[in-house]
Amino acid sequence: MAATAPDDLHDEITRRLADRNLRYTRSRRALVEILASAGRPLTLPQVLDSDRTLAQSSAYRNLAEFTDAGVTNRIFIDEEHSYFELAEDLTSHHHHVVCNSCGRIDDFTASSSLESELHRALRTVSNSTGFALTGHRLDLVGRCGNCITGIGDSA
Amino acid sequence: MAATAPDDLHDEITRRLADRNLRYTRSRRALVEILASAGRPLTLPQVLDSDRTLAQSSAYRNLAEFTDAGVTNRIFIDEEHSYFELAEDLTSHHHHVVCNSCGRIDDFTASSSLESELHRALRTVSNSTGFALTGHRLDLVGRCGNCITGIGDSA
DNA sequence: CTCAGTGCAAAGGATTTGCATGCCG
DNA sequence: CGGCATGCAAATCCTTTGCACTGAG
Repeated sequence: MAATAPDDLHDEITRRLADRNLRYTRSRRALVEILASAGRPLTLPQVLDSDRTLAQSSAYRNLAEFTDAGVTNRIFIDEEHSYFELAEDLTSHHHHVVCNSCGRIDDFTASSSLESELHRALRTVSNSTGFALTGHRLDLVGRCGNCITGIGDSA
Repeated sequence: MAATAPDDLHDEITRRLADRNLRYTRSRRALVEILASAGRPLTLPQVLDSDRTLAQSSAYRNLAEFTDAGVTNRIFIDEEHSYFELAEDLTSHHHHVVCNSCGRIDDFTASSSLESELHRALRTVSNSTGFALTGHRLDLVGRCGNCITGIGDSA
């Protein structure tokens, strides 16, 4: 699911951080490992739960630096938390499936026909409004299997 | 741009509020008028700027009640604020154009071919994951005409 | 040594809530 | 009168920031 092989991933991140005089330290690498192995966007609490040695403020600070350096994206879906994921050019272009009930977000990849139709349509809107398009976001919203069968909600 | 005629709009809202023992008061009507005439999602400060007689806490409270009653939607796009708009079934299905520079959000309607392709693709994802789809969200992200020509940012 | 990184505690800021008062039916 | 609505002020909660300390080169 990654466009970048594991080793290249760390090399590339090292490079992007170095460009900004940032070091790829143990805790920063831990953040990357957590996000990479999750394969879906995580909230800060979820990140911290994955590695109890991480300090909250440093995690927030590092994720902010990552986002500036193009290593991660920050996503706003609900009021509770923001979500963090590896930057798309380190993984691959994808969209999100959002469960309204438990808040879980998963990745999904759209068919290439949908993507090309999307691009075509978006370019049209862009042209007619003088808008310089840099990207798009597509979310599927509903209720996940767990929440349906559980007749309730749980993470 | 509205699927509901102005008068019907207020009637329908009155009904939805009445179902929850809520009154359609002057300030609530003012909120609706502001959102309806904006034709795009607004932040709370933008709403308050449109009518200085509105109290912040009441506006937040009423928009929360509106959202529960299916009269408005609340949208999360950036860290600064949430955005509010009339519920889609009171206007019409649409998507958003988001300017990264000034934060402005505008509505746009996708072509019916794109929408049907979207639906088809989303249904496929839904089927393969046991996810009960209730809606989708599509945002165009970039830089708006104003911010481009202004070589800077402004609201 | 120098400068970036870390973590604790405090601050910040959008949003929510408590509470006393106002108003409609 | 009874119950919803309102607005001020205080409280919340996620996130950011200040600061002193640690660590890598």
